[in-house]
Amino acid sequence: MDHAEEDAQPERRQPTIYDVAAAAGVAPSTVSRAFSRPGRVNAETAERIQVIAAEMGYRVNPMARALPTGRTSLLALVVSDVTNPFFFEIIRGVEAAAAEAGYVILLVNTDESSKDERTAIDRAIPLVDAILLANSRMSDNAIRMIAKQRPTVVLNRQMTDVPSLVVDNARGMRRAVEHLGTLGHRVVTYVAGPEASWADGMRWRSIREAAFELDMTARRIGPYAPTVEGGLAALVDFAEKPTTAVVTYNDLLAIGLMRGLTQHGFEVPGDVSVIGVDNIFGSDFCTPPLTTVASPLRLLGEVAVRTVLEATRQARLMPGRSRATRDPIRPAMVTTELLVRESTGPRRTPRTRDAAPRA
Amino acid sequence: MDHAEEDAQPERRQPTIYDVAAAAGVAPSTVSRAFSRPGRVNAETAERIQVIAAEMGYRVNPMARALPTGRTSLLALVVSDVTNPFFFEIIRGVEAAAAEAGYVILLVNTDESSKDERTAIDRAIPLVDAILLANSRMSDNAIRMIAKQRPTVVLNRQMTDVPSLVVDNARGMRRAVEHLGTLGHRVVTYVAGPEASWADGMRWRSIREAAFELDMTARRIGPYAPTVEGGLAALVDFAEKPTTAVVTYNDLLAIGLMRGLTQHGFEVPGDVSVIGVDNIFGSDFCTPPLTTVASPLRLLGEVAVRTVLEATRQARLMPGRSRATRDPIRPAMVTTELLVRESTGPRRTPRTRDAAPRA
DNA sequence: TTGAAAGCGCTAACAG
DNA sequence: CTGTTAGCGCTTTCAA
Repeated sequence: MDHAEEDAQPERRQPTIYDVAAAAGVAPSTVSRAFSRPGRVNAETAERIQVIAAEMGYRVNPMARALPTGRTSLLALVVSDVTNPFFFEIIRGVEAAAAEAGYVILLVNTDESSKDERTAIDRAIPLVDAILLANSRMSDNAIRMIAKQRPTVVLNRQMTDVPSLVVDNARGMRRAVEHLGTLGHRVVTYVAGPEASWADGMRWRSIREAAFELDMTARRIGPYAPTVEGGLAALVDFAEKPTTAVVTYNDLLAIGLMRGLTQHGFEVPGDVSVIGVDNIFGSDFCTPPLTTVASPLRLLGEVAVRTVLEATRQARLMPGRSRATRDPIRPAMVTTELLVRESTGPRRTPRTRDAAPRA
Repeated sequence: MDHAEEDAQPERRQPTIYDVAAAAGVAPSTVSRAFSRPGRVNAETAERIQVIAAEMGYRVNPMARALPTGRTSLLALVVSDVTNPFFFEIIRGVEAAAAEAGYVILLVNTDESSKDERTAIDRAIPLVDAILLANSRMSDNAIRMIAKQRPTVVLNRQMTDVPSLVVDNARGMRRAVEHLGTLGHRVVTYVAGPEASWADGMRWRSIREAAFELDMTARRIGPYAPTVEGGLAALVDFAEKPTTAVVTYNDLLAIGLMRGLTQHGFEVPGDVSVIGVDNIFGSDFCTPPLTTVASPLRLLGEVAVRTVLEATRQARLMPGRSRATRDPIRPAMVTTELLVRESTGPRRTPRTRDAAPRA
C-alpha cells in the first residue's frame, strides 16, 4: 500500500456510461436509457445496470446531460440581498420545493443595484432551466427580456405578461389601518420605502384608500432606505409633523423609527403606535415587539417554484410561443395577516401626548 | 408583423461559435480562442470576432465549455441554514469574492441535518469546481470524502488534512471573560450550544481557561438549541443557580435568555450581564443592545474563496495528489473583537441583587 | 427491447 | 497565428 505503484493511478476518474456499459455487457445507449427513461428498457437489464452502476460509483454527469438536452436541473433565485431577512422564508420555501423536484438552486445576489442585477442574471441564465425574480428592481422591459430566455416567475411584483406572484398588500394595509382606527387614531403617517419598489406604491395607495374609507387621514413621508438606518433618518421628518400612528414600508424601517422615537423621548406605543410589514426575523425581539403585517412568504416561495417548473414543462412540450407572448396573466395572490404585538396601542388624549416628549 | 410567417421562426436560437466563425470568416477554434485565451490570437482578429459576436448576441455556453475543460465556474457554498443570520456576512463575503473571480455561487442549504447535507452536496458536487463548507455538522470522514472529489475549504472548523479557516474563539472568549472580570464579576455561566458544534467545545474550553487564569469561576449549562427559544429554555436551568455574568454560545441564545431574564424580573445588565457571540443582525436592536464577540465574517468568506480557488488552480496544474493527501495544514485564523454594548455592566453588591427579582 | 451512429457547443492538441 | 481534427459524457434518432 505504501509503494511507488500507488502513484501510478493516484485517483481513478469518475466512471462514465461507457465503463458501466462495458461492465454490464450492454451498449452505452442502454445504460443511458436505464437512467433517463427506465421504462424503455427491459426491467431485468435495468436492474442489473443499476446495481453495477452503484457498485462502480457511477453518477450521471449533469453537465454532459445538459448539453444534448438543454436541461440543467438548476433554478436561479434572484434576490436583491441575501442578507435581507425579508427573503428568508422565501428562500426556504424555494429551497424546499426545488429540492423536492430534484432541482438545485442557484442563488443570485444583486446588491440592490439593477445594473448588477442584469450582469449577475446574464451570467446565470445559461446555467439554469428557470428563473425566479424576487422583488426585482429592474424595469418591466428588462424583466421581459429575461422571461424570453427562460421561464420566469416574478415575486412581489405585478406583471401582466410574465407570471407573477404577489402578496395581498391592499388587504394587509387595510387591516393595519383598521386596527389603528379601532384604537382611536385618526391620522396615520406612511413611512415610504424605495421608490423603485413596486410594493411601496401599492402600499401607500392602499393605505390612502383605506384611510379614506374609514374617515381617517393618511400622510406620507419618504422615500427612505428600507433599513434600520432609514428608519432613523425618517424620524427627523416625522418629528416635524408627528402623528399618533405610523405604518412603515417594512419592519426594518419600523425598528429604526422606534429606536429613534425612543431616543427622542417619545413612547411607543404610548405616544405613537407603529406598524411594520413583513414579520421579519427580529421583529419579535425588538423593543417593543413590533405589530406587523405578515405574509406567508414560505408558501410564496413554494408556489413560485411549482409555477415556474410547470412553465418549463409547458415550454418543453410546445417550444416557441413563450409565456410572455400569450394572453395577459393574472397575478396569483397570497393573503396577509396582521400580527398584533406591542408596538400599537390606544391613542392618548392630546393633553397627555403633548406632555410626553422629553417629559 | 402580424402574419402567420412570424411563427415560422418564432425564436432564433442562441448563436454558437460556428455562427460567429462563419460570420467572421475564421475557423471555430479561432473564435473559441478569442474567448478563452485572447492572448493567443491576432489582436485585430480578436477584436473583429468580439465585435461580430457582440452584434450577434453570442455568449459562450458554460455547460458546453465545462464538458471538455471540466471547469464550471460554479462554487458550492454549503450552509446548514441560509436563514441563520450568522451566515449573512459569510455569504456576502463569499458572493463578493466569487463574483470578482467570475464564479457563480451555488448555495446549498442543509437544514441542520448531516444526512441532508450529504445528499445535497452529492447533488451539487458534479456541478462545481470547488466547495466551501461553513459550520458543517458532518463527520471529519465525510468531509474528507468530499475533499477528495473537489477542492474544499472548511469554515469554522479545524481540520488538519483539509484546509480550514477558523475564528480565533479562544481569544474572543478570553476578551469576554476579561471584560466581565473588569466589571467585578467573579463567576460566569457559559450557556452551551449544540454538542455537534466544533465551536461550542472550543468556546467552553477557552472560557474555562480564561476564567482559571483570571481567578474566576466558570460554570456551564446546556446544551441548548442555538436559537431564541433555546435561550428561553436555558433560563429555567440558569434560574436554579444564577450568576451575575453569562456568556452564551451565540447571540440568538443570548437574546432569548435576556428576554426570559427580563420576564422573570431580572434586570440586564443590573442583575446579570450577558455576552453573546457573532454580532448577528438584530443584536444591536434587541433590548438591551447586546455586548458580543464579533468576528470579521465577511473577511472570512472572502479569504475562503481565495483559498479554495487557489486550490483549484493547484489541482489543475498538478492533478492527482489532492490536497487531502499532503502534509498537515495549519488552519488559518481570523481575529475577533469584543463589541461592548449595553447588556453588560458592573456587578451589583449582593444586597441589591437579592432584592431585584420581582421587586 | 437493444445497438449503432450522429451530434449538443466547446476546447485542445497538432500541424501548418 | 490559424486551421484541422478529435473528443468531453450523454441523449436521441434510426434500424435491427
